[in-house]
Amino acid sequence: MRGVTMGEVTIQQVATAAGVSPSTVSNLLNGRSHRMLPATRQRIEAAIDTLGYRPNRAARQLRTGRNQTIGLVVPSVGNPFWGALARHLESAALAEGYHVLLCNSERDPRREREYIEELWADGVHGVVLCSSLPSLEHVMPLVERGLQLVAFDRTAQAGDPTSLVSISVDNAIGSELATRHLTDLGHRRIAFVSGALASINRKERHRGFVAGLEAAGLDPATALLAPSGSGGEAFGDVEASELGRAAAAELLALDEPPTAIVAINDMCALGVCRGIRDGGLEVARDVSVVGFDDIVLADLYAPTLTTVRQPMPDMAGAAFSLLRARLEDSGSAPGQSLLFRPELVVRESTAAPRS
Amino acid sequence: MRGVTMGEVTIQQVATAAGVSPSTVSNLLNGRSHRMLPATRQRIEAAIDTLGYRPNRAARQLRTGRNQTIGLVVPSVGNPFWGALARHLESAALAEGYHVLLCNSERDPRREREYIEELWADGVHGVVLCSSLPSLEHVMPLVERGLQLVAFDRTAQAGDPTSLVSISVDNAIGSELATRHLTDLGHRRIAFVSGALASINRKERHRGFVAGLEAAGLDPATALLAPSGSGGEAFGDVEASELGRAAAAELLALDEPPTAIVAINDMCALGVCRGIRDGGLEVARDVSVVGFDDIVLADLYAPTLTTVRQPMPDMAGAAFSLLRARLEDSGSAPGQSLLFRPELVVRESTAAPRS
DNA sequence: GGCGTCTGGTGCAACGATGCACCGATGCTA
DNA sequence: TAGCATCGGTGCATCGTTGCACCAGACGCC
Repeated sequence: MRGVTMGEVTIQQVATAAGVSPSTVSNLLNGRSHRMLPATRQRIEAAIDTLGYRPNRAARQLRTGRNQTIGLVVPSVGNPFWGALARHLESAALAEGYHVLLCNSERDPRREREYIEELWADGVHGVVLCSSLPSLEHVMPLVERGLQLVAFDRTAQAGDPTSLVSISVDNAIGSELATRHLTDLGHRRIAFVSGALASINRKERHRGFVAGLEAAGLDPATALLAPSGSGGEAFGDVEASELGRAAAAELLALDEPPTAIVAINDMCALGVCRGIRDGGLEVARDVSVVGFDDIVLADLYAPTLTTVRQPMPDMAGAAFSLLRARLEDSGSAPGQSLLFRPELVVRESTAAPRS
Repeated sequence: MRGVTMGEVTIQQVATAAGVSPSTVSNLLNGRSHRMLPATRQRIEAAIDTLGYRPNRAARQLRTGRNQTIGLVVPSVGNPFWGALARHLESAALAEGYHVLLCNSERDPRREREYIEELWADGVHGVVLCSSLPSLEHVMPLVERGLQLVAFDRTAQAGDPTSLVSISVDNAIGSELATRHLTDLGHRRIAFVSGALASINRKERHRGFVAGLEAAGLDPATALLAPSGSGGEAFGDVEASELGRAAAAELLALDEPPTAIVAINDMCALGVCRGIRDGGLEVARDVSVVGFDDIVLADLYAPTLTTVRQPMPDMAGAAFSLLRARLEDSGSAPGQSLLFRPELVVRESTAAPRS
């Protein structure tokens, strides 16, 4: 059992207690236990146990240059989607004795870059990066120095570093599933609500939307995009719902408003729903809405939200284990991308258009 | 400007470049710059800048035993309320050069304890703890060794360590505000929906509920409590909504169902709303619902949720700065508690009862 | 001119863990 | 019995930073 006192026992004390040298304890601690008699090994283990010894991570890191911490850079954990990622990633990390340093970029590229430099300077060699930027150029110098990067929610791009691991749901397929669901219900005027199509996954989702329309014989050129200024600036996550709300208002004011809306994500979809209600209409009955992500709240909302689910626990688990693998057997593994299959979850926010 | 290479420049190299000894650089770095000529100081600063020097945190921590990292232990960042705390706390920390290690206890006391021990062993001396446990006994040994603890969302208790800082909204007042709002609207049969009243803040909120009833001349003894098994087990955060949903079903099946419901928090309230709709009724028109927390979604929901707001940015900022103060001027400051004033936010989910 | 006092700066021994290079004893082979 | 592995284990320099103890030189004072 662990002793009452703990926290400042050193390897030297353990060595003394077990009647060996610190080197031998270190050997045991670092998987070289075959270099000693079983009896010695047991004595050391007993000493570790009774003293409640825990290796000092700072000392270990100073010596080896490695540590058991990974960085997580997300736009904002205030957003339930990223909150869910943080939760599952941290769980996976904990199971292997790793810790997670949390960084909220607030979608600021400068801040994102500074975070990563800071993490590197802190000795963090592995980072799960949820970047909204299409290019990873700004972190290339660190990658070249050995930083292991897993890009999450972002499909691989031509210019990416070769060692990069990308993890994402197949956004195009997801969006197409959502769109086809609407066309199957009989919708013909369908709008796509998004902020600027600046990030990879927004572009992909838009591509799936277009594909879905085409599959139903609709002309994508006539499809609606909102908000109208969306060629322009990006938007933060917290404001996604605001954006959806405004976009809905804009769309409903049209002469021929859409009968269905595909939103870039669930937060945005919730905003759209709110906007529809603002306009005195009812979701599903008057306008169908599909989201993307399947955050917890999708199933709580009124009406419950039809959406495209990302298998978050699996994705987070994969992110961690791929990162860890690269961290531990240093470097050799090549880059790869993992595209998870999205799943359409049909709930109450979609229905056939009113005749 | 910072050099292209960075990450492995040492204090020794800076010293050489500036023509001084490492000690002098260290003196500058640690606020002893008055012990040198202004000219020397400038030479060192220039060297730091051109070399892109960053102190090695591991070495620094090994030497001083301190570091610039705080721990955040929350039930689950998957819950938007904790997500918001994590976000704001991390922001405040970043501004002062601190990092945040994220820990999800999943409301498991064992895990909570292990996390804190782990953090301590890692050299983390300050932790913001969001514990659901009424007693902090399990972390007392570490506190005695110097761990600085800020309890968040938990009011101070008699048995708490004297050095403890507690930060919370005034739960009793908040709940009373919510309840009085309902009685002011004319409600007489009001239910309280919560999991087991195991944690401090649940008890407090219940107390406020009772006080609100009494203020309106109602007999608290006749008030409804749901779910009926709520003397029993605790519940996780993710399941709060499930609990609300089930509780609503149970309440509506009564011979004389309540006309209004006070939920223990927003997630639970959303579940209650869902349960009301399950039963074919309409929130506000048939049953009023008040939540607690004012998470982002409260204002997006349909109907928008009347709730009690916790001033999260202020609370998170206070949590960080109190923790930091204690971390930096070691130990002398006594414990204190900070009770933030909650604010009732009236939205659509509450209305006068139907005659 | 001897003594004390600043000023501006340096020397050095830690902090705790690591792992390479080494070592004495024993066993095996020729 | 010389020659050489193998086994079980140890010595020691090292990682980068810190801050106490110290020091040489300039200055002031009686």
